[in-house]
Amino acid sequence: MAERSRRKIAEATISRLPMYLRILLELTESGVVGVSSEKIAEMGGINAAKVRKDLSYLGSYGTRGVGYEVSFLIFQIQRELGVDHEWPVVIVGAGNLGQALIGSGGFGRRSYPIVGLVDIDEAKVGSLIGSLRVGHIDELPNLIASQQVAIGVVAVPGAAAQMVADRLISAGVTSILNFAPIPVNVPTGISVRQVDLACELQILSFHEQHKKKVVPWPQVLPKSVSA
Amino acid sequence: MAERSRRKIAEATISRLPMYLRILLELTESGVVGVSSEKIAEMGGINAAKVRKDLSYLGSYGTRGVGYEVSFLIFQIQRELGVDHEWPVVIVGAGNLGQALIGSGGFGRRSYPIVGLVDIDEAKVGSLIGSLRVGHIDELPNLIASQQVAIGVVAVPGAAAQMVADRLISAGVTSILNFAPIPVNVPTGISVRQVDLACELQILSFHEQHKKKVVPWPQVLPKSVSA
DNA sequence: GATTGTGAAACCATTCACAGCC
DNA sequence: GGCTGTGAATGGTTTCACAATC
Repeated sequence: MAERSRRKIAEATISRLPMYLRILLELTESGVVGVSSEKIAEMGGINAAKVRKDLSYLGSYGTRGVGYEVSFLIFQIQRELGVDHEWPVVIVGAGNLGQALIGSGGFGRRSYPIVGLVDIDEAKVGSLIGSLRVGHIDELPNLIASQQVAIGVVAVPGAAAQMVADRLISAGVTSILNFAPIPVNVPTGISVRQVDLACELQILSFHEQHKKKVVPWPQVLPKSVSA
Repeated sequence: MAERSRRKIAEATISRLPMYLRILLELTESGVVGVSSEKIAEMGGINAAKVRKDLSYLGSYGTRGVGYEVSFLIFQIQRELGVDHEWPVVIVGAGNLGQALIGSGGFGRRSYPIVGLVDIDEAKVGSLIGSLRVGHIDELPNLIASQQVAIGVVAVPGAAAQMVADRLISAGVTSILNFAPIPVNVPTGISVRQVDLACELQILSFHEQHKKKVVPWPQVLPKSVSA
């Protein structure tokens, strides 16, 4: 039944949707058409009941006795995550990290086309990285307005992070993904996700030390706000 | 009192320890000596009661009416995370991502010295990245044995990830941090953390779409196992 | 007066177990 | 027979609220 499904998807479920999506995309690339909750659970390292509960929040899209249709699930999850249309992204910082993000190809392939790459270093401006021309940071307002960019990625050294975030916000982005090691402050209404690459290492060394099955999910600054 | 403290720290708490550590290190660099749970909560975007409960798991290290001593807390958290000694790390893949990880400086400064960087590409072997010489992937067994490396970082394209993980494991590492977009399979006893850089973007676009204060922590493959 | 530490209450997430359906 | 969907049971986490302490 589940009409216009109860807009009450558990937060924990939402945080797992990207994982399901990754798994399903992988399956589809291998030509798999149908899948059971058991299989998804195994690939994700979690338990099948959880998978079924999670997916049931999206609606009753499985077939009892059979399983789920991969492509349909992909569509539903993408819609829920807002990935049924593209979210153009601007990256600030054309150093190794910026280049790695572009080179990984993971963004564009997943509906996050990188429509701009800017740097403050005049020497880099104008050069090509992949098929992208490096722009100057002063071009941000134009870029963001003309391409309807909502999300900015900060890939600069810590010292410059706050300045870059400020410029992104005044140019109009409303979400920021920050790879710099220093968290940035933002006004109410803007959401930030702080990515801490070393944080994962800390959890791993905890695991090494205690030699226990203690591998919880990582924390992340939930510094965001309602409209 | 909390003698040899109850080894029963909640998993959710453990996952937040890296965040507290980052905040405290930042404070200490600004010359701050004492801090209240309120201040930490504000910097972390969470609530003060949670901070106090979390920190109380480590022992009663605060002073009522005053607050916490930053440096002492840092010491205790580092000990709990196993960061009171160094965890040498090997990075496989000298591409942009490998270089970005080295260049960020975040690893070494936080007790994760990068003691080796290897690649399969003969053309890269021998070149210098920062102060590190790129070695050949065949040197892994030596490197890992001689430097007591427990953690390996996979920073290669997806197609090579499984092969690299296998070689790391047979060379002796027991934890793997995987930046490749494809999850890797590992035998029982080895723990893996899958890092998905695009996952954060997905959560951000969810936020953009629903314009709600829904910013949960990200999921991560908890594919790990007891000894 | 300020702030911690912590039971108890409220809340949320996971797991169980089985009815319902193919 | 096999697998989903879900209410009910369980277990874990967050928040409240206040006594204890400086």
